Amino acid sequence: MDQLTSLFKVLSDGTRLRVVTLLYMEELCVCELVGVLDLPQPKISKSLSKLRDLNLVQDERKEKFVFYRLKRDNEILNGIIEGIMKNIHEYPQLQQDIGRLSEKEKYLDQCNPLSILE
Amino acid sequence: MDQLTSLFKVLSDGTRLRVVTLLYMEELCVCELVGVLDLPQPKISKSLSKLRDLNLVQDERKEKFVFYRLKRDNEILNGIIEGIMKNIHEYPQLQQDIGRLSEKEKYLDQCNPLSILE
DNA sequence: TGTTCATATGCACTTATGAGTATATGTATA
DNA sequence: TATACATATACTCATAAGTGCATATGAACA
Repeated sequence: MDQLTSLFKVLSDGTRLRVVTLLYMEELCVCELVGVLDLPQPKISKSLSKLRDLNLVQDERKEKFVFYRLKRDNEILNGIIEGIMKNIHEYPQLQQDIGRLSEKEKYLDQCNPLSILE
Repeated sequence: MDQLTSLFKVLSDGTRLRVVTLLYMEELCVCELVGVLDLPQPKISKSLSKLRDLNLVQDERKEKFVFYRLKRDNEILNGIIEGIMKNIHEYPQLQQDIGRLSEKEKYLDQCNPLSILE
């Protein structure tokens, strides 16, 4: 039962739920998530860390970036996300996040926002 | 999205998850839940209160007792519980709770444990 | 090998949450 | 209408969890 309550606890945070939703769509690196969600990098990293603790995501380094993808072996989680997707229009924030996925290339190149200032 | 995170938060507590699981099986009054789950009455009442806040349960007084039943209009919650039930053997605590439902009559009559001492 | 940069972690602070106990509420019944 | 009893709420305490910021880590590359 602890597996269940831990799963629900990790999903009970808005940021983590947004991250999970995006990773359900496609594999993404940290800076893409930071860009798409427009949130501080440590916040994203901590969210990913908790998801990793529960073995819900898998990370893989590719050159400079660490990519995360959602593991698909948790039936309960799969069901939940499918339920969300089926009625995604009820969750404008999540829907908008998914929409912004199309701009993700924008963030891979300009991962460090300071580089824009130079 | 807050509706989702609130739902997950309320399910992230073991007691509340046990209560929800039992109410999914059948309508129950507070003292039956106390008896079957063998937990302090205020703890059960508080769990029910949070579930009521989210409109997940409905209460109805019948004579001396207040009965709670699970509302079935939350698709996400329905999906979650069905997912749990499908693999109930993975959650021995919940399975055992359901098993103890057959003894629930024992608790309706002896709702107040002090009466046993007299 | 030193520097850059993407990512992770640590820390201080504030707020949220659960546990346990005591007590309040309110209905039913004597 | 007074009492009993089922249920709800209040209060205190300890702990957990999220936030923001600073800094550490560690791989890539010059």
